[in-house]
Amino acid sequence: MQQKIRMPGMIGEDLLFLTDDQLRRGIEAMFFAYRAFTADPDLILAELDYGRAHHRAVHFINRDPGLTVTSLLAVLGVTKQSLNRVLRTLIEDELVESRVGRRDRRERQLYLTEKGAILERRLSEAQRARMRAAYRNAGPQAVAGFRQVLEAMMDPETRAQYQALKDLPEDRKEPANEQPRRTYSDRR
Amino acid sequence: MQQKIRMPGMIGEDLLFLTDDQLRRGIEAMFFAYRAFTADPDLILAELDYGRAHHRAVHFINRDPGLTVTSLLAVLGVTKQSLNRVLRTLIEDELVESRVGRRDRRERQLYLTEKGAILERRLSEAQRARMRAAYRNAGPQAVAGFRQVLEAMMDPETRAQYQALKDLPEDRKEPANEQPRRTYSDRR
DNA sequence: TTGATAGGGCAGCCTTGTTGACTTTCCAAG
DNA sequence: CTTGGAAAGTCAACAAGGCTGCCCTATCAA
Repeated sequence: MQQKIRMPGMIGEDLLFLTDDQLRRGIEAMFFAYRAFTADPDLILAELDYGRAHHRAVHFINRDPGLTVTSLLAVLGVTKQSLNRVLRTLIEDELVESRVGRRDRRERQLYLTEKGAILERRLSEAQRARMRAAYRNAGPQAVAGFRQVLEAMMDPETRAQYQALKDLPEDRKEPANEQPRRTYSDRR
Repeated sequence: MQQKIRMPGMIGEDLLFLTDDQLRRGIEAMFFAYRAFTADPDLILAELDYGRAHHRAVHFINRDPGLTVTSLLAVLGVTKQSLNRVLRTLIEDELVESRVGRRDRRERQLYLTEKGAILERRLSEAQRARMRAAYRNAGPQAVAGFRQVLEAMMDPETRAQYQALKDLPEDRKEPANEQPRRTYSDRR
C-alpha cells in the first residue's frame, strides 16, 4: 500500500521527521498557512460581496475556459446546487458567461467575461503575491519539497486531476476522451 | 521588506520557479491538499455531529492544556461568540472541562476530559496517518521544504504564535509574562 | 419513442462565521 | 471600600456556503 520509498541515506537511522510531534507541527503549519493563503483574496471578495466559493469558480473557469458545469463540479468537489447558487450570481453580475455546448447542447460551457477576467486577475495576483514572497524566501529546493508533500497528501483521484490539469492552458484542447465527432444532423 | 535571500546558485539565472504558472500550480496544490487534509477527520466528526470547528478547539486544547478562552480565541482567529457556541457543546458533551482560572478567577482554563482526549486521539491519528504517508513518500528533505514554504506564507504574527507554540507540550509552563504570583488573600 | 444525462430551480436544513448590545464576575488601583 | 475595566458569557439576528430531496426541461443516443 505504501508507495516505493526512495530516501537517499536513510536506512532506519533518520526517521525522526516522522515522529508524532513532527507530524503535529506539519498539521498546524497547514492550518495556519491555509488561513493566510485565503486571507488576501477574502479581503477583496468581501468588499464585492462575494465569497471564497466565487473565487474558486472564477479561478478554475479562468484556468480552463469553456469547461462544462459538470467538470467544474468534479474539480471543486461540491454539489450541483451549491455551485449553481454561486454560478448564478456570477452570471447575473456578468463575470461569467454560460454558452450552450458545441459538442452537446445540454452542456453549458463556462467563460469569464472581460469583467470576470479583471476580477480573476485581481484575486489571483493578491494570492500570487503572497505565494511569490514565500517561494522566494524559501528557495527553489524548498518549493519542490512543498509541492511534493502537498501532492503526496492528495487523494489519488484528486492528484490525477491536479496533474492532468498541468498543461492545459495553451490551446484549450478538446477532452482526450471525446467521441469521434458525429455529424450532428440536429433539427432546429 | 523581503527577508535576506539565501539561495545557493541563483544569480538571476534560475528564477523559473517564480513564474506565474509555477505559482498557480502551488495555489492549486494548496487547495487540493487542504481538502484532503481535512477529509479524514471530517468523516469522523460527521458521525458524531461535530464539525471542523470542534476539531480545531479540541486540537489546541490538547496541545496546550489549561489555556484560557482568550488564548484559544487568538490562536483560532475567530470571534468569541463563534468559539463559544462550539465550546458550549463540547462542555455539555463532557469532552472539555472549563475550570476557573487559578491566576485570575475570571478566566476559564480549558482541559480535555478523558472522553475528550479519546476523541482527540482518534481525530489526530486519522490526520496524522495521511500526513505520515505523505511525509514518508516525499522524504525528509521535501518535508523541510514543505514546512519552510508554509511558514513563509503565514502572517508574521501568526508565524510568531506558531513558532512560540513549538516547545510547549512537555511541562505546561506558566505564561512567561505572568505576574509574580500575588498572595491572593481571597475571601470565600 | 424512450431512457439517460446535463443543467437548473425550489425548499429546507446545518455549521460556522459575523455584529451588536448587554450582563456577570472579579481583579486591581485609587 | 469603591469603582473602572477586563474577561467571560449570553441573546438575537444575519449571511455564506455546504448539504439533501424533489422536480422540471432540454437534449442526446439507442
